[in-house]
Amino acid sequence: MTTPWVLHVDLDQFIAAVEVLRRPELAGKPVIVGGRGDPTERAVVSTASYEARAFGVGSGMPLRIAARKAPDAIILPVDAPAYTAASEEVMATLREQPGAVVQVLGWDEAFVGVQTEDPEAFARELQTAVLERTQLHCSVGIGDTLVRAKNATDFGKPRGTFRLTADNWLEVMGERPTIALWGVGSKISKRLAALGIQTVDDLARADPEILAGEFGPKMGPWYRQLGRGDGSAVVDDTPWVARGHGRETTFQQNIVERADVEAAARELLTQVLADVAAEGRPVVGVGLKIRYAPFVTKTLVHKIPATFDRDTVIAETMKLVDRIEPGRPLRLLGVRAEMAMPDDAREGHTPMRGGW
DNA sequence: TCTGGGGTCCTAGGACCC
DNA sequence: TCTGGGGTCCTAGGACCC
Repeated sequence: MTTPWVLHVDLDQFIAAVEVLRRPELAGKPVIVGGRGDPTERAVVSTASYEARAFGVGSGMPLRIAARKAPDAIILPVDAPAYTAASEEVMATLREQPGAVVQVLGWDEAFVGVQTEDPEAFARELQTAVLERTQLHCSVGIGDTLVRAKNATDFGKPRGTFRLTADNWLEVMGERPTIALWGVGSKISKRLAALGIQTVDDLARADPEILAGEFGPKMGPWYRQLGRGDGSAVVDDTPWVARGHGRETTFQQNIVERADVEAAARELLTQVLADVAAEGRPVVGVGLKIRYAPFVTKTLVHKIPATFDRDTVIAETMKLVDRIEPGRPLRLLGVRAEMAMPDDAREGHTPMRGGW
């Protein structure tokens, strides 16, 4: 007899760790990776090493602020191909483990489904295998659902394991604020607080009708489920298929001139079309993301008849570009193409956002 | 303090049809 | 002349994740 378990594998300070492997002299020093590595530019921190975090630097923080908080930190540019390569090695290692079903969530994390009587032992085997193959350390959350495994990982960091099941979920998580939950961010936690729901325990016991009234028929019940840690325990290894591809840039100086806007749109579109062409699926929609200075975001989208023709996609996108307000300073421009989905593409099995 | 870039999914509201 | 209710499709906006 064996029991199905969900493991959530999360690499410790992944990006910073990959950089330290290439440059061993950085070990033990505050390292910040973000943007082009220039703290005078508009950019944010992708990852900070534990030494940099001690100065209060965290991911998502403007690079400029991070440099002020940790003046002696080494600031490096983001090198996506290097992290992709390291990530692929990690994921390959996970897939090699006997009985493991692997669902990749991002560069540095994955769910692993396995049948075992000793999930901690299996977790340690994973950690050892990943370390031997890649020299990278990871933490492993163990759970009886995806949500519990995911939330367990934090308690295992760094380099450890932690188990969260129906038996200890409320004991461990109950007193924590709702924002600690994966899927509850600052906006939702504030709206929950306005309903008198402060903690995970409050959310687990909340009236489903009230939640549905506030958040809708799908998200309302989903938040309550999150509070209880319930939900799917199925790790799905069917390959992920992108709905679309997009590129965006934040201009270091806001742009205004129509010619500059169009040139920026065309450049982004070239990259998007290259990504789309690599997929071999027709484009069925185009979109624009516009951020007017200082920080007003708009989106424009437009469905189109399925096409492989670049000129059509360009023309349709330019129709949207024509709707950008002339003379209004532009801080960010994004271009996106939606593709037709194959019939056998993976269906999201929870309302969770972000790729699974 | 001042907010990147890659994504996904949900909701509301309007248009349109029967 | 004034008008229901259900369904679907589309766009815009919002929220979240890594």
